[in-house]
Amino acid sequence: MATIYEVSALAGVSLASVSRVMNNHEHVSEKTKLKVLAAMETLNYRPNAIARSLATSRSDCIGILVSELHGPFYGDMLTGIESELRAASKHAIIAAGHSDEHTEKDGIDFLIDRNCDALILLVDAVSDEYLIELSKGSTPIVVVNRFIPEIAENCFYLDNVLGGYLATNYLINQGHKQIAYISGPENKQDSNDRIEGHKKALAEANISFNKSLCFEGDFLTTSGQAGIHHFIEKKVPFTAIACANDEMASGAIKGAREHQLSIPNDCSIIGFDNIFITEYLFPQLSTIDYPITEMAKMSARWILKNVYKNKSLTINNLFLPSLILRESILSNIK
Amino acid sequence: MATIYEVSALAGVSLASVSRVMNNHEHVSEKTKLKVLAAMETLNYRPNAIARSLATSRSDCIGILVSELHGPFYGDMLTGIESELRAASKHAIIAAGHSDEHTEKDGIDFLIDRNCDALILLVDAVSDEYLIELSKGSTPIVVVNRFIPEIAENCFYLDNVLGGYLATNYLINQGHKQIAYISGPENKQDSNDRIEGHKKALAEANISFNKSLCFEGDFLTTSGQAGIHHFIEKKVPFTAIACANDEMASGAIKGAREHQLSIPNDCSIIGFDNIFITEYLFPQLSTIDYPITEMAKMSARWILKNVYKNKSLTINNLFLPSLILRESILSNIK
DNA sequence: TTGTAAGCGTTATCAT
DNA sequence: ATGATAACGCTTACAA
Repeated sequence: MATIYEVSALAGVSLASVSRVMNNHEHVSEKTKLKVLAAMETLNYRPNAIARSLATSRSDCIGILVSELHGPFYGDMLTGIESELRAASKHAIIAAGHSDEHTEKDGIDFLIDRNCDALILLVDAVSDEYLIELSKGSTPIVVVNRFIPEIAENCFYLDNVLGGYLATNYLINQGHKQIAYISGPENKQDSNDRIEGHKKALAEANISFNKSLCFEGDFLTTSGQAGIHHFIEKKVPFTAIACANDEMASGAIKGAREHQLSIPNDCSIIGFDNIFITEYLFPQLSTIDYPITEMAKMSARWILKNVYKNKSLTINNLFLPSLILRESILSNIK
Repeated sequence: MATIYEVSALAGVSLASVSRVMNNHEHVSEKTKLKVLAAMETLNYRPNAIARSLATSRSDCIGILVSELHGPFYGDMLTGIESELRAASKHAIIAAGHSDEHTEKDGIDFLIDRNCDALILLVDAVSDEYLIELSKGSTPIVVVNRFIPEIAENCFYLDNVLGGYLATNYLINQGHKQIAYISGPENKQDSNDRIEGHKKALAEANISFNKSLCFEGDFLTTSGQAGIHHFIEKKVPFTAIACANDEMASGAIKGAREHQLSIPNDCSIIGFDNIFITEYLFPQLSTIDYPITEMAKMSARWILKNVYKNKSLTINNLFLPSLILRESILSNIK
């Protein structure tokens, strides 16, 4: 690999001049610029990103930390961010946090140590306090799918309460009164927000929340399956099920089939997130749309604006869920 | 951030000594080691990875380039690699190539410029020659889901021909003779291998390959849907469809439903890859298992062995597909 | 406009 | 066993 020294020697100018043309500095004569460019060309010169980063403590890279590297949610997230950054000629460095506090902190340190210019974080094991403290450091951060009042401007999040409300409210409007709920894990904020929306819709319709119609899942398909088994076994009557995400809804549909329950005839069902497969399930799953790609792009845009000073961008932090109607819900109005 | 200078000053030793204890060199007295460790502790010292990388031209990072950051195939791949590397305390730097030659090369350059110790590449736009040339460079590379004879040892791949054969052969054994095929794009090696296996099974059973029973898809669900529409429109009779991947099979199932075709009663169907959702489709999709996670882990293991000198690891390059039977195939034996 | 030279924070080669 | 000191390849005052 050719270095800047060789370029400067070949071009017959100083290191500084080479550096200047590399970085498009003004005040370089056309003549030296051409000489340098030519030398770079013939030497097939590629600047050493590490050396540059050491000298500037910048990197033109954005660090991204997600819980998992697989799954439709994280996949769409990553793709959204990467496409936005690539369009701005920035690179993404991606790492996984696995919803484990130590791993998440480790990943954040790794990204910071790589001199990332900013971080996009999808984390759920580290505390709010940790993130607040982190945001005071020299590496700007942005938090996705989580709201922390103290750093609200750096948060991008969905109105999960509204989403939960929308789902159950629609079921109620279709005449359902006995609505089972398969929730996400209790230790996750979005879980809790979604079920809060569910309860709100129930309350509004004067339907009391029945704890035995509630099953705590883990956002994975298998727990959706387990949920419906549970309800059937316990012989609690229900005409509809709201699930805190589409994966669990998929599991619930499968579980229903195992019990000869026909969906939506015997039981209506609604999911949450609107992941890709919802259209390919049978019946096609009604759900709540989570504009994850948009949110992902927006988080990247914040960095483009605030770190790379692209002032023209406009930012918004809150995203709204919306109802997507497909085949999995039947009216229960007599 | 504290630097090595401050540590050395506080500990009352030279830079070199600090560096030595950081890197667990032998020939450091217990006394200085303790002094240094204490100083590091109180200063909350974290070595600067960039400076270290500049000095050593290593990074303890492995670069990974995948076509896309979303989708079950790539997701599982990434997760497999990352888990294997993490267990060895190595970090992954992930980038996307988008099946575009320029973007892939750009991503590779990016990873090399980051001083990655090795690269794991899932690319399909760059040529074999390019990769062969690349493998002669100073950054070791490994290629996944692709076989290049000249660098066979660095390739990890599935026997796609066998997979294609297994699928169609099973259909034939079930009495199917009119078997439609929805292929992947013609410019991809795995597409071509899979259809080759399909043809082989046909030939073995003395069934001539009928071009009008073949539809070229693009590995996305929509093209599976388009495929079955195409066959029905053209009024070519068929009792089974083999698809070159599960996504297209999902689309085909959906398309069949739109035409009031009941699966598997009116038409059997088989996919390829055994992605997660196959179990949640209706009917559950029979398919060919692609041990993608295993392969991903193996590619990481090659690097652990050959780059980081963990000699005890054993490597194998070829992976075998296997038949997964679920609900989407019905016997057609009268 | 151009060049000199001092960093950036490590590692690694020599001496001692 | 320890300490100077020269790399590593680039950026950036500061001078000229």
